[in-house]
Amino acid sequence: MERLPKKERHQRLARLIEDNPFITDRELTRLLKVSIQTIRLDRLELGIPELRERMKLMAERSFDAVRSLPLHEVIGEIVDLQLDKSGISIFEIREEHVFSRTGIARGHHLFAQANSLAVAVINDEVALTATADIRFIRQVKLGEKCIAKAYVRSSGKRKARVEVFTYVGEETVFRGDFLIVRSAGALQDGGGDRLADRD
Amino acid sequence: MERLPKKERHQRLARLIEDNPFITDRELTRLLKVSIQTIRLDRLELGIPELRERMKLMAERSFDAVRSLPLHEVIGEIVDLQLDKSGISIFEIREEHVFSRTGIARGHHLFAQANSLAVAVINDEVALTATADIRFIRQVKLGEKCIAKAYVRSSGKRKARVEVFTYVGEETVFRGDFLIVRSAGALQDGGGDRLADRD
DNA sequence: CCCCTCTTAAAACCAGGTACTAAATCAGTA
DNA sequence: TACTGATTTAGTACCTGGTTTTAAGAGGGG
Repeated sequence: MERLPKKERHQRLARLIEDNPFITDRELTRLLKVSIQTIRLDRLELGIPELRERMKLMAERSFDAVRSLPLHEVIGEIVDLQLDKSGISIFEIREEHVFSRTGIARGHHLFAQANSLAVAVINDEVALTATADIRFIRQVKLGEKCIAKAYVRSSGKRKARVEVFTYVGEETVFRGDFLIVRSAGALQDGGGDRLADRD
Repeated sequence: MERLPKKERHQRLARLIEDNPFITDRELTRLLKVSIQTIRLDRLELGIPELRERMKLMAERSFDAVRSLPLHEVIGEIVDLQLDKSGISIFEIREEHVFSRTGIARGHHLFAQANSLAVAVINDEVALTATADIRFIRQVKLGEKCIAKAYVRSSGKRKARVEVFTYVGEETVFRGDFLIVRSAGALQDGGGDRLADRD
């Protein structure tokens, strides 16, 4: 019954909406014991969009995530590819790739980009990663664009050694040394990315 | 201009909505050259809900997905953890982790499980991966349950070396050697997983 | 010709809002 | 005490993107 101070109400409101984005203003009036106009003023002040807008944003995010996941097969966009020689791919660090608290990209995304590229650059129907030696040189933050460059250092019948360097601007942020195995028969792998599997 | 037969229109309608769920009935009238009433009858017949309902469903799905993904931060379920000593996590290979054509798990998921565990086992507020040396020993297929075991081999003030072995049943499928850096200040990392970031 | 399906139209209504105007309430202070 | 300004509540008009219902043409087929 006792009215909360405005600030506290704002906090509660934000919290309530955050952990149930599907709540209507009308339901919020019941929980916060203020009029619907107050709720709406509060949302306005806090920059919280209306229910439908919230749902739309969520839907769009998940839709984009699904759509942008033919990347699911090859992580990062390959912009240049000279089979058995070299390749370049670009990968932008987005919300879903970072720790929410720190904004630092999770390591396996950088690994995934490099790994995908290393496999893609090998000119064979089935190519899988056998071993990898990797180094995270500096942390990568939300919004940064990672450019990975792969160079095939040696290329035998069965195996190829691929070096990958990932840059953000001028800085090297990641370095990886991959041993890629060609040919479908003699898999010794836990699942490298396959060029042939891209969409 | 020429009107399509009803069946064909239905197919087109379903297709259009499928690959742009955010389309309104009004926009559909333009694309299909029929009245808005016809569009609505069609949706009714096909059991396609209205725009808002579609968005809501998508939003709910993604919300559920996010909620059920504290896994998002640590890949695999940690079933045992002795800080600075050892840890065990379980990760089941599902549809979304494999190449659709071959059913072989993509390497970065195995890497992610091992990396997450390696970081989690380090008893520090902020721990990030500096380097990793990994080996995919055999491919892992859809449905297989990967059990990763991490052992802290040496643990200094700044750095810790963690070895991770991943098994499917009795077989070793993956092996990784991680150098994990403690403490927030001296990051030299591209983003390892952080224990503190788990939900 | 009537009947039937398909299509279009029009009107009433709804949820969940926005935008705007205005009044009531409360706190502090000159 | 009265004035001032922020806060809260109320009310109205309007919007989108629909649903429901009721009705009426259009175009065949028997």
